[in-house]
Amino acid sequence: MHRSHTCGELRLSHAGTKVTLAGWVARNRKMGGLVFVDLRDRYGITQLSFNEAVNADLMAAAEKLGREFVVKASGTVRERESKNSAIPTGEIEIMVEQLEVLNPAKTPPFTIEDETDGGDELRMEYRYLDLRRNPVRKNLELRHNTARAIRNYLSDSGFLEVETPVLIKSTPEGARDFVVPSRLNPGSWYALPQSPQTFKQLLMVSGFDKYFQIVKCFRDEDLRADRQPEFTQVDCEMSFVEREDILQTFEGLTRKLFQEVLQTALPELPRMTYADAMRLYGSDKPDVRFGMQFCDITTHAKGKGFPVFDSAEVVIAICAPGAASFTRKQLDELTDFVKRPQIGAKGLIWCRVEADGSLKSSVDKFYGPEDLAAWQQACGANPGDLMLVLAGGLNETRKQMNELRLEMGSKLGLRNPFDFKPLWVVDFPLLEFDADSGRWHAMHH
RNA sequence: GGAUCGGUAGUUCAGUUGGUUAGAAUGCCGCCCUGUCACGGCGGAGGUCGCGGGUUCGAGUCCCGUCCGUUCCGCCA
Repeated sequence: MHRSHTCGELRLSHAGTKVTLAGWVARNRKMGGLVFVDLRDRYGITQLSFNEAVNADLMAAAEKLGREFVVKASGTVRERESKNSAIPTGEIEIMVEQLEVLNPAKTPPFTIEDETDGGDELRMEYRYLDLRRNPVRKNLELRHNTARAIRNYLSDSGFLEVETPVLIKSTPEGARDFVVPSRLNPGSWYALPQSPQTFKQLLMVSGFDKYFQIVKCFRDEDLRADRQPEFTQVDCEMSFVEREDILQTFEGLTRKLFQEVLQTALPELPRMTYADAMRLYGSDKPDVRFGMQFCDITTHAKGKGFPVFDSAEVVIAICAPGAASFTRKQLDELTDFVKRPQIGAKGLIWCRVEADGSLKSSVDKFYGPEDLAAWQQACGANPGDLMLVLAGGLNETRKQMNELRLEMGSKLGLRNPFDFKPLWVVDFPLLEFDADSGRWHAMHH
């Protein structure tokens, strides 16, 4: 072995021990007759120490170590004169007696730090450098821990893990297939699976009543920020079960995963019908970490002579707590937000509940105090709150208000990524109407 | 396929109405520094402003084209 310990494990209790470490030079600090080198590996950082008064040649060699040099250092663990409480190895350092450069390195094009200065493209070009960064390493560890927890849970629950073929015959699933030319049959192609759907059905028919697989899927469609042509999914199937069995099995998996991987105890998952999700949040995957549920104020808004509302199928409001302080500029920005082509609203109506309880709206011309009070009551708005109103066709308005609600949630800091509130959305319809083709299609879920 | 924003030092970015020698931070190099840990101090090097064409006395800046990338739509679920 080239090393006796990793760069993450030495502590004060090792003081006096002769050790050999190997790793990458993260940083090199010279201070007069002293040189400190931070040596990094997957497990952590350990400080190497050199002293001109002890060994001038060795210090001169250490001084020349550049970032990302791969080195092997032997020496004695000792207590630091000034300690660093920020890292686990901060109480000790290695007084180096032997130093070997295993491989020098060119200066990296970006910094190997948690907050790197490199852009995406550059980091991908030098992937082997990017992979040395803590956040990237932690992502891989997260995947590993997740996959292991899934395997353990499903295996313990009687599921059989089965690998299925990757070079397969094309099956119609909607997306474009990735294809691989066949050498033995010129002019013919294999397809890569969009999902192991047909194989899992084969397994069910064959009596493998509980199957799972952590499997790559391939879909030859254009990318999005959160969508790649190649991705991994947990594929799973059960025979002779009904809905409650499936909910129990995967609720158990979800809670186990959060507990084991993130040390987060989830309560029993709440359930919401698809109809409620669409009515209250305008989305089949509602973010329930914050309120601002939709309020249907159609009956209060129509028939007062405001053409936009009078001609609308539905008038929906949300109440943003504490947002009455939004400036005119901020309200204009929200209007621009909902009018973007991706969202497609025609405009945005707002109504403030002032601190003294009076109401001020962008449609005061059409709605008197008692009309707006009806809105306020329907929304449960309190002084200091801001009501935002969209109107139009039912489906479009829900979709637009969903976007606005999420935007407001973000603006008000109500969407902490480490706040987890999963839920079941149940009772999905089997079919949905597609306006473009004028036909009913299977739901895409 | 469409729309959008971007491309300036190794890197991340700024660059005003078109006007002298294109700046900052960080990184890099040199010198100083015996307890640093984002060490510090002083100095230095580093640019075909993506590419091609045009307008102009003059283009990083305006126009056209093109390449590369971002985000969104289409697409996918």
